[in-house]
Amino acid sequence: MDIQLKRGILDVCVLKAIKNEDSYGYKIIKDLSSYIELSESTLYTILKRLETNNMLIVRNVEHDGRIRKYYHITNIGLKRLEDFKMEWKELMTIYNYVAKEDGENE
Amino acid sequence: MDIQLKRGILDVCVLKAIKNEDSYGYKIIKDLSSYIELSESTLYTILKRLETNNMLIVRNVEHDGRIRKYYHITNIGLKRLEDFKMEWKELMTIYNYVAKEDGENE
DNA sequence: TTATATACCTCGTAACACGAGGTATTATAA
DNA sequence: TTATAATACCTCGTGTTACGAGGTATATAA
Repeated sequence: MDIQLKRGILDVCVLKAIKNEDSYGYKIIKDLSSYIELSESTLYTILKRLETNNMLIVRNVEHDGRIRKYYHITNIGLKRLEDFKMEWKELMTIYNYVAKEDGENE
Repeated sequence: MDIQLKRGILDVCVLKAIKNEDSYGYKIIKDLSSYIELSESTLYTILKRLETNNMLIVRNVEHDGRIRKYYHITNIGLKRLEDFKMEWKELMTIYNYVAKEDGENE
């Protein structure tokens, strides 16, 4: 899929991936892989950004000698998901214009 | 609207704006303004890019002492519009995942 | 004469996705 | 045993992009 088209939705995909249950980087990629492809470098960039924007908080957990960083969504993150649905409606309006056939009403 | 969300759709909006009838920069902005807001600097960047990608061709027309650059969509541009509809279906799948409530089937 | 509308343009910047590369441990296959 | 894959984290540099700020020029309206 076109990179540009993904840009607006990647952040909220990650938020959705941790919404129901705290999760960690490696698992997020796997869970999302059936919906959207994102590389590790992209994900960690996004996680850092979401943390900076207070949309999630991090917790270190040791597991089999390796450290896992579990991400937990905040109320701000939850609000972001709700706001996104509103923005999507706007985007649908634009899409309908683009996809509209010539014969249809303007 | 969030800039990132617009990124994937701006190009095709411009293509749609010239699809039915050749148009020029200033008019394109006005025609699109009810659907999506874009500045002149953004539009001219997009028009240049679409020209480079052979999605439109340009024709200079003098009008009231000023030069208007009329843009005409090519077959490649038309194909881009069709392909976009397919890409949108993918994006809808991703959106449905994001917007899905916790109780629904996964 | 001052402002607004029309009509084009360039440049610099910040945000972003991503590939390439790095570190380290455990499990599995050759 | 040794190599490879899987797990799990990270940084850095780059190319693409949208956009604000600014520039040029003419016609018309206040």
